[in-house]
Amino acid sequence: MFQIFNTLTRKKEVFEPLDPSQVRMYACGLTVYDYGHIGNFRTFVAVDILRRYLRHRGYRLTHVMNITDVDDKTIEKSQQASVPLKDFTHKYIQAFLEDMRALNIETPERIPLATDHIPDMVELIRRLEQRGLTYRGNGSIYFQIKEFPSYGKLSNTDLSGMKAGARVDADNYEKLDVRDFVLWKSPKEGEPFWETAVGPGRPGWHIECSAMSMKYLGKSFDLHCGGVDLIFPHHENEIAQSEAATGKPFVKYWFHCEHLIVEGEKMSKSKGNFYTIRDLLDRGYHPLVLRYLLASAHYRKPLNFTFDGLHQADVSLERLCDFRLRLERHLPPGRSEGLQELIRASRAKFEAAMDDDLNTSGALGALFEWVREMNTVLDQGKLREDDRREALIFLDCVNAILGVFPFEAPSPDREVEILIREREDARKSREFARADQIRTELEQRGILLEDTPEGTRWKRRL
RNA sequence: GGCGCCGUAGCCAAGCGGUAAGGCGGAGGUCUGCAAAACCUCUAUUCCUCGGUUCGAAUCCGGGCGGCGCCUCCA
Repeated sequence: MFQIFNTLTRKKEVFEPLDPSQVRMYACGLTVYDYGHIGNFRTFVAVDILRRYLRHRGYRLTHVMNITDVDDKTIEKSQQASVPLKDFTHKYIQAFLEDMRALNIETPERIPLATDHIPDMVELIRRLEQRGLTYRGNGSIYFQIKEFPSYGKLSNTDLSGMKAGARVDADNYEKLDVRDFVLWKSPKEGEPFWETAVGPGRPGWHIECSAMSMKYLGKSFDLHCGGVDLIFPHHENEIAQSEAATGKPFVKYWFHCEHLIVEGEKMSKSKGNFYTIRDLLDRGYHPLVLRYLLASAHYRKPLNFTFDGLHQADVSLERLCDFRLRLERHLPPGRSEGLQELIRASRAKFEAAMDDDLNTSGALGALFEWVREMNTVLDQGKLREDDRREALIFLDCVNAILGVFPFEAPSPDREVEILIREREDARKSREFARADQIRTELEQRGILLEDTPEGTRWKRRL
């Protein structure tokens, strides 16, 4: 029984999709004015593990993730770069997709762009206008919060104390009430705009997620995901405009990932603690080491990113990979007493942890415990072919959920094989200096050797 | 000021009322030509702090202290 924490109710709830045969989930993606940073990817990895686990649980799933390719920031940065908005965002969309691949994040079924859905947003705004929930000012259109009494239910915010009627002139747009938010922004000099049925302009930020999620998933759907910073006002506003337009509950479960901080502080460019995926790759880290680190803490707890932590993740992941590597061997047929039981029990522990609101730390604990027991069995030479196959199935299952193992078998390398054979010969004739020299040479090339009773094994450093 | 998250060994991190998982690091040992990997033993009488509830609290309640976040764009 899979339980998930729902921000809306502030409780863990048994997950039951609206349509038992199909889970429909939406996740807020990236605003593409720059490369995504490791904090962004913490959320995307958490959402990825969620979707993988739902599939493991047997659900078919439609997962939509938007990309915001028009907003204040994208416009500002593209103008600074003197590049047309579309070309500017294209570059970062491509980079984002590359980073997703590097982190082994599964591609959502749909990745809609805001600029491809202007008509859908306009349609939604018109519906809100027809219902008398909006007003205009200087060509912009605002959502009137006082028309939506349950406003604040997601973020547990009581906005009634804020001064209504105060004229706020933030960002040169006119609101009647500070709590109101903009649905449609009138065109400004030199900015991109669209000619539409609600007039010329461009969409406010919140409307795109409502329009695109409902277009692809229906008026009510199961899961809406994002970082905690989106709870207010973004998701609150989405609820208001969506439910006000349809009269139906918008989302059943709200899933929010806590923030990642760096060395105890909020990541920011000015502090110099701002890292993209590319930064870490440039420093020589395997992307899945980052994924492992992100997966090793529970998604609802703040994660303090440090390079020491990244190193610990590296070593831990390597332990799992080494175990997997030990399983690549020929074994006598049959099975050993009790091993099937051990595997089944460990698998049950792993799943119980994941069932409990994706407790990845607990799940990894179960996995490591099992690995130690299996290593002992291997040391004792008690593992047999059927056990080995079962163990590999379990590991594949773990990997289908966590997606952290860089398990591709090392691609054969003729040159390496020759050097290893040369070293074998040297060792046989007890020329250890020569043997060690070859080992050092290979190590400098990132090839690590291990001598086992069955011969020398090698692997690439992560 | 309002709302929220967090504080468990040197570090990371589970734990959700029944007597401290797991990983990294460290010490010692087994194995090895030496390594590596692996395994074994040890490494928190105690969970920021002070009170309370309870037969029993890291876990529940209240007061402190400390860190982080949101309330404006933010995953």
